[in-house]
Amino acid sequence: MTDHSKLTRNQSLVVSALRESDAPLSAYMILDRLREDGFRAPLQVYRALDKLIERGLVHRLESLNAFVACRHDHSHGHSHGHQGGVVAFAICEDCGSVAEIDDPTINARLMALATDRHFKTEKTTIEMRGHCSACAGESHTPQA
Amino acid sequence: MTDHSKLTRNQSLVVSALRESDAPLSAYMILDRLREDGFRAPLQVYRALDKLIERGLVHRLESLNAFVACRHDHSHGHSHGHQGGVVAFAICEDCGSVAEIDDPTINARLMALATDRHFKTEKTTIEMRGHCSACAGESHTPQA
DNA sequence: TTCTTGTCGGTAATGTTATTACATTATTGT
DNA sequence: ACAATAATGTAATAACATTACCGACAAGAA
Ligand SMILES: [Zn+2]
Ligand SMILES: [Zn+2]
Ligand SMILES: [Zn+2]
Ligand SMILES: [Zn+2]
Repeated sequence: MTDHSKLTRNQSLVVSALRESDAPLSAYMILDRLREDGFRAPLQVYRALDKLIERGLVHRLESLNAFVACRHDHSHGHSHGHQGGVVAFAICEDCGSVAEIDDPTINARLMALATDRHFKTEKTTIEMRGHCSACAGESHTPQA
Repeated sequence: MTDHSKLTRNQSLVVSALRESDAPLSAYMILDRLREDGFRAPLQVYRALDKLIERGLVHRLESLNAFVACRHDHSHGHSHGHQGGVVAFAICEDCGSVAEIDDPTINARLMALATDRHFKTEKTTIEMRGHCSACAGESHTPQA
């Protein structure tokens, strides 16, 4: 069912920039990284991002105003992960790593809660901010 | 445990503006509504919002870049609702109404998922965007 | 082919959201 | 009074996002 047509040049450049980054990028960071490739204006980035998000290749992190490449398999045209319907993100404040968590339980519970209230959900955002396993052990006392 | 000292003038004005609104307000909308009360600059709003959020009197809606007054009871110093630890918001795209949903199940599940990954959660955002019961029945056919 | 339609792209300007920097005033504790 | 802390005022700037307008190009219909 997924639209399987090829990405445009701008879309490829943007998704590549995100894939090569180990942390989320803001639209303007992406723009800066693509200057050499001919990008001049924010709109070039935002237009590409819109399409990529539409296809599920990129996620927007609302609490960061930034974007990440989806880590799920998109190689074959259909079923690009996210079975649960909602994805939760665990975002590390220290290193910027982002984990995608696909959990049917939470999805089901949210759907139930929405149904109870006769709320028709179009889109759900779940973002946990904190410290990943790699960073959690470090010395976080402000003064060394 | 809650700090029970009085709100400052600016903080009172900001929280009142939010309470009087039936939809979330952006910082700049709040600023506009408080011009007559002497507000001149965004920072006055943001500083008050920071304190109000710290106290749990106001919530920030990340997917909207806007703010709402908390609907829970804050009249007595302690225990200002939000027992579940996380609050989910159901935000109507049509009328702007915001419902706060306090659900221990989701909180527990998210904590479990975080623990599994040794992720130390500091703050969690859950926002459902959609249509509330009042608006869901309306004619949503674009042309009418 | 020619015409239309739709998608994509380039550019500029503008709109919206949030912060930094610095000076001042009010409050609180001693 | 004095020092320390919190709150405020103002200006400037940074960061994020959209609108408007125009041109290029491909696909499909006449
Ligand atoms: Zn994904
Ligand atoms: Zn980390
Ligand atoms: Zn609340
Ligand atoms: Zn509604």
